[in-house]
Amino acid sequence: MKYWLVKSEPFKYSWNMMLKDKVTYWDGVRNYQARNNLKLMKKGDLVLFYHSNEGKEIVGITKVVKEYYQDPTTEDEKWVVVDLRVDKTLKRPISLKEIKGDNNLKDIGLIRQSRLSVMEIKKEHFKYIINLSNEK
DNA sequence: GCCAACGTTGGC
DNA sequence: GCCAACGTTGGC
Repeated sequence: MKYWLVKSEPFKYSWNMMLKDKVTYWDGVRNYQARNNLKLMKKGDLVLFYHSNEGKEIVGITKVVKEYYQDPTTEDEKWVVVDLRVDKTLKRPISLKEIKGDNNLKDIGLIRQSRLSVMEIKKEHFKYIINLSNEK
């Protein structure tokens, strides 16, 4: 089982919309590396939901409920989506600022490859972030 | 609004 | 196959 992080600009698709939809297909990925990550996602994998631009914080956890298939928003067969279901809202959002300031998280993809919109998160980083949001 | 860090495109 | 020019993302 793997752990991931996806980014969304809140004005395009926010966590609140995600909460309302419960399940959504993750469309709009137009970058090969991000696409390849989508293809690697397995049912049951956990995915952190990050607000880019506005907020700049991890707000919730989703779960992969359907593995990759053709992106319904384009004819182009290159692009795929996965279905994500809301799992939990974090008790407390974890901001980019906090992540950057935390020595335990300095190798996280979010900082190392800031432009990538779908990335893998190491298990220990994932757990660490969940703990952070629970403890305060 | 600026800019760094990439990714993509197209000429050669 | 290289690289310059251009486009995009996302933090500040």
